[in-house]
Amino acid sequence: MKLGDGVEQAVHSVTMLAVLPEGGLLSAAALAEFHGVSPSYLLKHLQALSAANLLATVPGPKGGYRLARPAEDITLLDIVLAVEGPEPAFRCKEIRQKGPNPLPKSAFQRPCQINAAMLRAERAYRAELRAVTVAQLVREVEEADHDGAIARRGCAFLDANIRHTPTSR
Amino acid sequence: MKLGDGVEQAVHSVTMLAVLPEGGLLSAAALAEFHGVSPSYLLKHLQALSAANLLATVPGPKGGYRLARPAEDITLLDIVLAVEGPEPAFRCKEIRQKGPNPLPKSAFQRPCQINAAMLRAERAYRAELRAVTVAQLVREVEEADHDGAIARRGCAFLDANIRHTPTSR
DNA sequence: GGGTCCTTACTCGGATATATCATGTCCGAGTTTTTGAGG
DNA sequence: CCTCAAAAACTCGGACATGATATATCCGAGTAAGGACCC
Repeated sequence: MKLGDGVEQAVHSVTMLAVLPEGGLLSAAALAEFHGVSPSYLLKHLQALSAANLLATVPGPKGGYRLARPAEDITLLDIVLAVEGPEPAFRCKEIRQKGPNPLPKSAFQRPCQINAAMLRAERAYRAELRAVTVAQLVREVEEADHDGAIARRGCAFLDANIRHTPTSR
Repeated sequence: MKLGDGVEQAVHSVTMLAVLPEGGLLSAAALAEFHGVSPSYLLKHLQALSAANLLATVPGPKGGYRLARPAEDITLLDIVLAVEGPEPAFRCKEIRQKGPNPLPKSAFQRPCQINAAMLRAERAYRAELRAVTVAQLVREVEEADHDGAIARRGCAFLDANIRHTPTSR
C-alpha cells in the first residue's frame, strides 16, 4: 500500500495549471523549478497526464502545458489513475485454486469473496477521489491561505514564467 | 498504488485459521502447502500478524498458529495494516514549501489541502476494510460455495494437518 | 510400573541474497521562432 | 518596407541507468514431545 511520490507532484502541477488565466501555459521546467523537484522526473508524469488527455501540450519554443479541459471536469481520481495506472491495488492471484488436489475450474465460478471485499474498499476509495475536482481543490487551497502570502509568491512566479497559446491565425 | 502479494496470502491464511474448531492449530508449512506459496515467504507475513497480536503461536513440535482472538474481532483492516505497515499510502512531502523563494514556515500552518483530500479518501478505504470482519468473510465464502466442493477439499486437508493446543496442566 | 532426565526433532524468529519496480537521467524527433536575404 | 525561406533553439516524447523496496531464502534459538534409564 504505497503511492509513488510522482502523484503529489502531478496533483500540485495540475493545481498550478488550473489557476492560470485563459490560454496560459507553463513549461515542464518551470513547474519543476517551482516545486523543487527533478525536471526529468516530473516530465515523465506530465507525459502520463498528457497521454490520459488531462493536459494538452504546445510544442516548440514558448511551448508548455495547459489543462485539456475545464478544471471542473478533472478529478483527483483522473490524476491518480493516470500516474499510477488503472489496475486496482489488490490483484487477486486466485491462490484459492492453487495447492494440492486442484479442483476443476468449474468449482470456482463464483468470484473470490476476499477479492470482492478488497475491491469494495477500493471502490469507496476511488469514489472519494472522484468527488474532488481540481476546481474545488483550488478553492480550498485559496481559502486556507488567508493572509495571501502563498498566493503572492505564486503570482510572482507566474508573472516571470507564464506563456500563452499562440494566437491562431 | 500497489499492494504486495503477501496481503492476499495473509488474508487467506487467517480465514483458514478462522474455520478451525476451538483449540485447533496449523503450522506455517501446512498453510503454505495448501495455498501453493513459498513457505518462507508466508512465514514472514505470519510473523507480522503475530507481532500485531492477531495470531498466537505455539512453539515446539506439533506447534503452529491460531487466532489470537475471536474472528468477530479481527477485521480486514487489521490484517492489511499488519502486513503493509500503518503508514498511509499518500505521504505528503510538503513540496509546496520547496522551490525558490521559500516562505517562512509560519505561512504554512494550515495543512496542505491536497494532502487532506488524499487522506480523506484513504480514511474511506480503511473504514470499508474495518467494516469487514473475518467471521463475516468466512460466512460469505461458505455461502458462495453452494455445492460444497471447496469445503470438502478444505476439510480433507484439515483432517490431515490439524493440531491442537497442548492441554494445560 | 512409575517417575525423571536427556536426547531429539520440529517449530517459529530474525538475518541474509535476489528480482522487480519506482526513481532519476539522458538523448532524439518535432515545431515554432527568429533572422537573414531577396524582391 | 514587405515577403519568403532557411537555420537555429527550445519544447516535449520515449529509451536508458540507478536505487530502493518487495520477494524469496537460509540458518539459528527455543520448546515440547518422545524415549531411555533409574528407582
